[in-house]
Amino acid sequence: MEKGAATRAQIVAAADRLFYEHGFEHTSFATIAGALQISRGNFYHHFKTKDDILSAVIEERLAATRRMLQQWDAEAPEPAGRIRQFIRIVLTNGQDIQNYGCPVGTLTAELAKLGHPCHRDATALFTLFRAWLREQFVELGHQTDADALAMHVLAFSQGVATLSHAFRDDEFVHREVNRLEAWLDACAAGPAFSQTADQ
Amino acid sequence: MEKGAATRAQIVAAADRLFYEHGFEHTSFATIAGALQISRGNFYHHFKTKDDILSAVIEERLAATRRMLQQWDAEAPEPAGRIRQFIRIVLTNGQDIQNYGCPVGTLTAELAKLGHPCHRDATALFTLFRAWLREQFVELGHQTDADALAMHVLAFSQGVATLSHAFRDDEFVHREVNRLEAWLDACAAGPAFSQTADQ
DNA sequence: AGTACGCTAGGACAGTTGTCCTAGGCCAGA
DNA sequence: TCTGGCCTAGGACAACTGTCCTAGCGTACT
Repeated sequence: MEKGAATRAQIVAAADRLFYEHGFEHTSFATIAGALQISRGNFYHHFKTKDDILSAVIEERLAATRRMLQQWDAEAPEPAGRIRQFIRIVLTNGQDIQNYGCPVGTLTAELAKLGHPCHRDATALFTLFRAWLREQFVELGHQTDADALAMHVLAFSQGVATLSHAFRDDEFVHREVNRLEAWLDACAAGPAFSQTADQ
Repeated sequence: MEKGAATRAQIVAAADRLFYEHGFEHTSFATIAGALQISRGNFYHHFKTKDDILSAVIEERLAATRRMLQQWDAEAPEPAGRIRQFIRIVLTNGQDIQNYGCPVGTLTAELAKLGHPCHRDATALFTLFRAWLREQFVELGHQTDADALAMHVLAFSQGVATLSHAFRDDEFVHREVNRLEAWLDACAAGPAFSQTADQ
């Protein structure tokens, strides 16, 4: 049982990475099996279908995201600092994003195109960030437009990730991060000012 | 020859749409053939490989994009008005973007994950918009930071498209369009002001 | 009227996919 | 030492993929 759970976790970890790097559909059982040097038929004991692996991967990503957000809550005492950590993800994970794009955005887009039932679960990853960002903006004093501001930050990260992936331009990413951090400073200065700060 | 060119164009048009709606890899010869009610073996006469179809689709998209940009040049006399038309794409093609995302962004991302040789050609679609936007900003008087501003507008469109696709939120799209149009107005007011306008 | 050729339909082909079965290896408990 | 059950390897299976071949249709030109 101990060993079984370990290989199961290995399968999920390998699938997670391969789905990210090469896409869900393009990643076959054979690819995962080859990466782990495990028999192809062995999968059936741990996962009945490929979709089951995808579900497990998404669940793991949800859990990992929750852990990360909790850590941010613990590390940064103020909401502005927390939002800043999110903004800087495109720098922190810069290499991966340049090579493979945003793991959330690309997976959601792919599953939507496939008409895959797990699409909803993948969108929940977005919702996790959205709700967390909204909370931070509420704490910042933006009760009324907290969700709109959260969506704006989310859109920033998606836009930057997509173009960073397409053009592999480090300077661009830094420029946009600086821009949004300045915008965030204006936001933090007060709700009244923020209405015009971003225009 | 006349008829041959017509069916060839039909194949490209159907493939273009299907690649957009369901992705390149997920779209098979059988799918395209079924959509056109054409024999599967018939493809070989027009395209040697599936990649050839993809190349033709990208070429067609490049040509269509060039036509659209030329039309914008003709329609709007001032650069600010032209940039505005680009910004409003996310409204003009709002329904498609909500359902399938940005045709450029999603194709580029997919081909990158597949390690497909046509990835460079797909990126050229981005470059087309980038260069055109840059020209407009130069005409607006932003010689030094024209490319940075072009990339900013491009990032906006990708971010909005991705989230519009994920959440299907019309209000969000309108909000972000208004926000960037206000930013554009500040940009058009003069290069000196634009440095702080977006902060 | 005859012929050459662009165009099409249908199917063959090998390779790969996800799914599933079965036989055997391993290790804990009796 | 024997036994039961978790775990694994290897392969079978039908369905599907992209690729390719061949026979026949239709239509323009001689």
